[in-house]
Amino acid sequence: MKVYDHQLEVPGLRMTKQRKEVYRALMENADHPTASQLFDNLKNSQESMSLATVYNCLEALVEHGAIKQVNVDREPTRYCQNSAQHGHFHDQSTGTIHDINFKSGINLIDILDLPEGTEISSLEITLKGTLPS
Amino acid sequence: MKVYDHQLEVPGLRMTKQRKEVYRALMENADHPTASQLFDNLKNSQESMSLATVYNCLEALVEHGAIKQVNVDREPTRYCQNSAQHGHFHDQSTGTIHDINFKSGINLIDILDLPEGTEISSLEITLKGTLPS
DNA sequence: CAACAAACTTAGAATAATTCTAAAAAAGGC
DNA sequence: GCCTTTTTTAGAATTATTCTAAGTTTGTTG
Ligand SMILES: [Mn+2]
Ligand SMILES: [Mn+2]
Ligand SMILES: [Zn+2]
Ligand SMILES: [Zn+2]
Repeated sequence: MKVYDHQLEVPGLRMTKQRKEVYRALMENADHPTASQLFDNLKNSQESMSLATVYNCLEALVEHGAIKQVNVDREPTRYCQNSAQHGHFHDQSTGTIHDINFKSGINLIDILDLPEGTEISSLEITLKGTLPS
Repeated sequence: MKVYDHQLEVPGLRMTKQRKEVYRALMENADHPTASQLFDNLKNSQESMSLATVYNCLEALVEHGAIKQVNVDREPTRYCQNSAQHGHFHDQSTGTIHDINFKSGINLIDILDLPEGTEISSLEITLKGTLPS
């Protein structure tokens, strides 16, 4: 899958060469890579950059809502190209992470017992187990 | 709140002095402490022990389902005395973590779009935001 | 009980993901 | 082109956690 430049814009974020490359590398890698996996991917590419920059770019993209961070236990943080609301499934037999969507017409907040007036800024849902083979 | 020894048993786990003390310290501390906070609490107590042992004991208790681990982003892992299924709310204005229960009669799995035959071994749900003052 | 093996604890060293530092480079407005 | 701000960078620093290897405790067996 090719990703074209004009799709690599993020409202309110200056898209430097490096940020574009990191964003593109993530968009072309659906399997929730770590920062250093992305760094390795980029090493062999035109636009190589330092690991610190990969971290900086990912942080900027996360802050602007373009991508998501995924943490499973204390494993290295992984990054997700899917900016829509969704959950994650960590397949313990392969180590892979898969996106999970919520069934339509359901608002997750409605099933939680929260005090009146709670302000929610983010919601994360992560499962572990094995997928059917 | 005092916690008596006979409540500090965990099926299938040999309860050494150290494991009992770590378990008790967590039971007496409702605010999801870190390993090193528990270590500090225990330093001033009868049964002091090494930080490695606190980690070892917590790991054993987690593996046996007596307590839960809570990870929020990359912050130090926190431990939860509540072994029942529940979620967590991270209050960003205070840094505290609160337990969240699901409304009764609702099965969280039912609202997720999972492939037929998926085996789930754990489910985590974590919110961030602010609670009403 | 004494001997033994297995499980546990320990202090300190090692690890590794991430962040920090401070200097160079790039961007963009005027 | 000049100036200010932002970004990138290499490498050092940080720090939560794990590892190591030696000592201790526990439970078992003869
Ligand atoms: Mn990869
Ligand atoms: Mn505490
Ligand atoms: Zn995802
Ligand atoms: Zn909890």
